[in-house]
Amino acid sequence: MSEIPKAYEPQSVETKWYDFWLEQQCFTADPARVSATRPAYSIVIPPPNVTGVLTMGHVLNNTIQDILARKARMEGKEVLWLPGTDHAGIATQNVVEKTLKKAGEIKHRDDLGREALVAKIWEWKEKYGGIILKQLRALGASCDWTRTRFTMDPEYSRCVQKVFVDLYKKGLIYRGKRMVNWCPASLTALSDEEVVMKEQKGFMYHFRVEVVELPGTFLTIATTRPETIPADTAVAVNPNDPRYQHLVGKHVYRALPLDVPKEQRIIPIIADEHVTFDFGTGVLKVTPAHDKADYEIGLRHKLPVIDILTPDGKMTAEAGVDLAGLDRFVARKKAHEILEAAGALEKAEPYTNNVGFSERADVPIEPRLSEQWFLKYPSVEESKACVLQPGGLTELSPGHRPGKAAQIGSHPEGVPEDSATPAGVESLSGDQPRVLPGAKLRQPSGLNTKEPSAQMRFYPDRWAKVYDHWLSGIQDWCISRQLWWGHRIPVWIKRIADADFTKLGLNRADANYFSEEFENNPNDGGVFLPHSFSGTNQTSDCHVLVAKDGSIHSFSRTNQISDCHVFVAKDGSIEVRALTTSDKEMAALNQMGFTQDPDVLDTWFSSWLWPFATMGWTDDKASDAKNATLKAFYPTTDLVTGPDIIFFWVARMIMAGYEYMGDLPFRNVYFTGIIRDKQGRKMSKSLGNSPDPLDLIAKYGADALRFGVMRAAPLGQDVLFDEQSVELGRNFCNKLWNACRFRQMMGTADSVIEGEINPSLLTSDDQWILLRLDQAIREVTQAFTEYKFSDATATLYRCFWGEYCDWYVEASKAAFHGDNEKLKVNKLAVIDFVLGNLLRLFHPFLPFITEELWHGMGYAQDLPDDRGGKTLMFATWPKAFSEDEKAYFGLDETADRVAQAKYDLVSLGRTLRRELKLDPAKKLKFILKPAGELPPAEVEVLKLLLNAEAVELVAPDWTPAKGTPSAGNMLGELYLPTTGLIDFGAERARLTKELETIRAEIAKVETKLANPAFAQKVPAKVLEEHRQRLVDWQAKEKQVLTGLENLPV
RNA sequence: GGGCGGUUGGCGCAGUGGUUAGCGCAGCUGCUUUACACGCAGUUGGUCGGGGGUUCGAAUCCCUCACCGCCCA
Repeated sequence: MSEIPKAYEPQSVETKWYDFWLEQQCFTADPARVSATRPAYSIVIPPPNVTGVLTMGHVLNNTIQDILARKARMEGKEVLWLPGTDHAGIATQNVVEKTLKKAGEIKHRDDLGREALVAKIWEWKEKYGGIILKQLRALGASCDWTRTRFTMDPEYSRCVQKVFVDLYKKGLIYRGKRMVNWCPASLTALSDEEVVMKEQKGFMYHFRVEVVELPGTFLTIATTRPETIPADTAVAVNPNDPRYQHLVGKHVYRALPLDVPKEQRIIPIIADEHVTFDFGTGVLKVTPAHDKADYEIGLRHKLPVIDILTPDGKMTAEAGVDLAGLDRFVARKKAHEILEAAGALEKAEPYTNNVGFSERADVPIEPRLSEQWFLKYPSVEESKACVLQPGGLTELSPGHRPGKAAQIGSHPEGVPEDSATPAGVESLSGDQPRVLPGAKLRQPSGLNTKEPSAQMRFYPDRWAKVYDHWLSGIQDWCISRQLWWGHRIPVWIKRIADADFTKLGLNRADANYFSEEFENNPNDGGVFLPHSFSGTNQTSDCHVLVAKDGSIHSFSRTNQISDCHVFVAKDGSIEVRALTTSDKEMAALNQMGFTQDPDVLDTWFSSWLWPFATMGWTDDKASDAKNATLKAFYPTTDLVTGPDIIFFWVARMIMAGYEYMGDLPFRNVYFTGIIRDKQGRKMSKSLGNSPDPLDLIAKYGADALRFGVMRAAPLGQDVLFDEQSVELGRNFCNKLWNACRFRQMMGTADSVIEGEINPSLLTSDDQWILLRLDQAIREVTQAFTEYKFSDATATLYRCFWGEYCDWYVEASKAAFHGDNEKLKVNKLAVIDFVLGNLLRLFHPFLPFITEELWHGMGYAQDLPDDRGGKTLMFATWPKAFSEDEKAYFGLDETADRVAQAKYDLVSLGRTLRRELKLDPAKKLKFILKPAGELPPAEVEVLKLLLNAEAVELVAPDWTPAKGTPSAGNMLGELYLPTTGLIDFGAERARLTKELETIRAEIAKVETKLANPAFAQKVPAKVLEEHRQRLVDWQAKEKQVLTGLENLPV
């Protein structure tokens, strides 16, 4: 390192060390190394979208993960940071479809067909997918790349299928017709997460309807969607609304469609709490088929459902001849015209409201009744109980029992058989599908051999409340998507003719029984309730023997098809539903004329298994028990993610963790803020306000970006990002670089690295910096336990720059310029000690530059390979001094105070000089009258820091010449003898102002002390502090007065 | 409508009952002082959103209002 460049050049350094770490397999986790003395530490990456590229949000999130992982390695833990991507069903399919359309290869996906399109998507994925993982390397991410996973990997897909089949068998998955977010462009159901709210300008239409029982009486209704009037099946008012109370129970004539006779358009006026008095006119049109809230009202009042929209958003015949066939937005205008022409329209005023848009297709979504697969969430109670609520209380909402998790742990085999209701099922509300008759009691299917970790913490903990609240009112999860890219639902269906019915050994009575069940289901509308049966009674182990020609012969206990359920539809036809995860069975089913359900599963249905499916979980007890990775690294330690997916991902992972591993998936969840620009706007592609992190890395270096982002990101708060933060990071790296360069320059004379610090040679400066370092180690370590990374960077910044560089290094120059060789060598030892510790403290934040300096400074020498010899990554995390060590080095308050007073005196001297407007280039002579003993070495330091020609010591009885400016503190009085014409005005003004402040403070303290209530009630310690404060202020007052007196008139 | 978060010098943030409310950035004034101008030294800015209360003492605790943001309905 003899010819170190003046400025740090990150590019070559970064690639060099990243390659080195990879070559040396520093990121590779080995479960075999885990032991009592080497605990495991693990994080699974929140899998980015496979089509994604690195954004500032990823930088924030992954830097935090890397910092945690690197810190854990330095603490001697076996670290697994598991990377990967998710297949992002709709996003990826859209990207590829668009690409193909743009290239003119297809006009519509049907041109290719399912298999060919999926093949194209795979092709695309292999070529372009997962770019983001490569980009993470530039950031320094220390992921175990050998374990990179993708949610559509064959093993992973098998996990998804198994979980589906398992939950189905438990009676938690059913097919039903429910309200979903429907995308009329992509023709699929969407999760709430894929719907973005956008402000949209439209109109609020006020129209009149006549009350049937009171001819000539009209009600005015306000709506933004007049085209849905033909689907209204009631109008609702608030039961407490005096304006309308008397009308409840009467009826109105629906305004549309006009081609239907009036008598057929009569709908009831109902009372419902949901209606707000002052929204619109207080009268709500209820459209159960096309509005979520209205659907709920419809259920409460048993209203009929009229669907007037086709899947692609066009009006059906039921909307009436005027509207039929029109696009929904064209129909809106048309409905407006019709109402106006009929004289029913009162007004149409401009109105802005929030409308849900399909994130990918960018069209307004339709709340729509649609037949989909739904999941009743498993392990809800455990998931609720495990998250520690703010203030440490677990109890928050009624109905949940703390300690449930521990209870389950006490039964390693799962819930005891005699338990009255199986956990995870008992919370089913009455109107939901019941447990399959004969379904097995819930047993966690995974390892479940260790004690579950009772509690999970959220950082910041307020998110725990949000989590709990959501979990208290969850609705069933719509898990099917009408897409081609994703995990296809592992259900095969065959409808069989009535003639075959008897071959099943069933009779009509059975059919009626099941039909009745079906009729009673409040979700009526085509739901097939899951029921299975065998020849004798209902059991989940129903097996159907199907002949090669597809006809069904009889039940049997052969294993030809593992899970098969028979449904009787409303029309009496029979549906045989088979579920399997076996390739062989799938082939057999296909041969027998079964067809697989065309839908794929919601991407979250695969990512909720991420913490264990990525670790090779199979749901096979024997093989999972032998899985060393799962055993060592599950549950994971930390999860770092955004609060926006707390429901979609975090909560579901917790449920899956309990359901399949019998334990929570992670112990701590850190929720990052959202990255915004400096105006506070969310960073987005469309705004163009998001810098490309790779550009920033190229310009400033990865360390600079990491440090800048971490410094700007306090826990629990959004991050206002500004390129200036990165610039600051760059400056910081450069400072670190040059501080080390200075050390090298001072050391080359002897080229001796004397490792040992000799306590007898320590000066107050040495002791001071060792104490400051000690403090920094404590603070940074503490910040880590609270996940306060910006606090940690603030401490590092202060300690390294404000304390080490600004004061210690400057002071040390006095020794290096002197001729005491022993003192110099000892100072080098202190410097090496401090820098060595600082580099280690910095490493998680600045992995590249610290590794370069670690080796360049020779700190890696003489260390064992696994303790920092090979790489700083495995050097031990710094420890604060013990009391013995402090005593050994003489680190006490006195040493600290002397140095502090010295630096304070230097500041006073510098200010004095500055205020007197003395030539800054000229070296001046200072006179010091010390208050006590002051060793020559200390005086040398004062001289250097004051940039003085000399600091002359004088005896206590020395008096300055009249008019000598001075300043002082506990260390002594400092005089600045001046010659020539000098402007004392500024200094006089400054001291006068200071005197004012001091006297005000004295008055304040005196008043306080004079208050009898104060002296009586305050703790003795506080009283003593105040008395001391008064003494200190009075001393200061005296000093300032002396200074003023010394100024010439 | 319900819930959560925020409001501290020009900007971004610390600071959960006890010194003169801190820090960084920006600003201002100087300085090519042989580690660093990606730097050094000095320095100007705040009655802590408004009001009320509790207390010997409030940025900090309570009530209330206002404004901003997010989530849920």
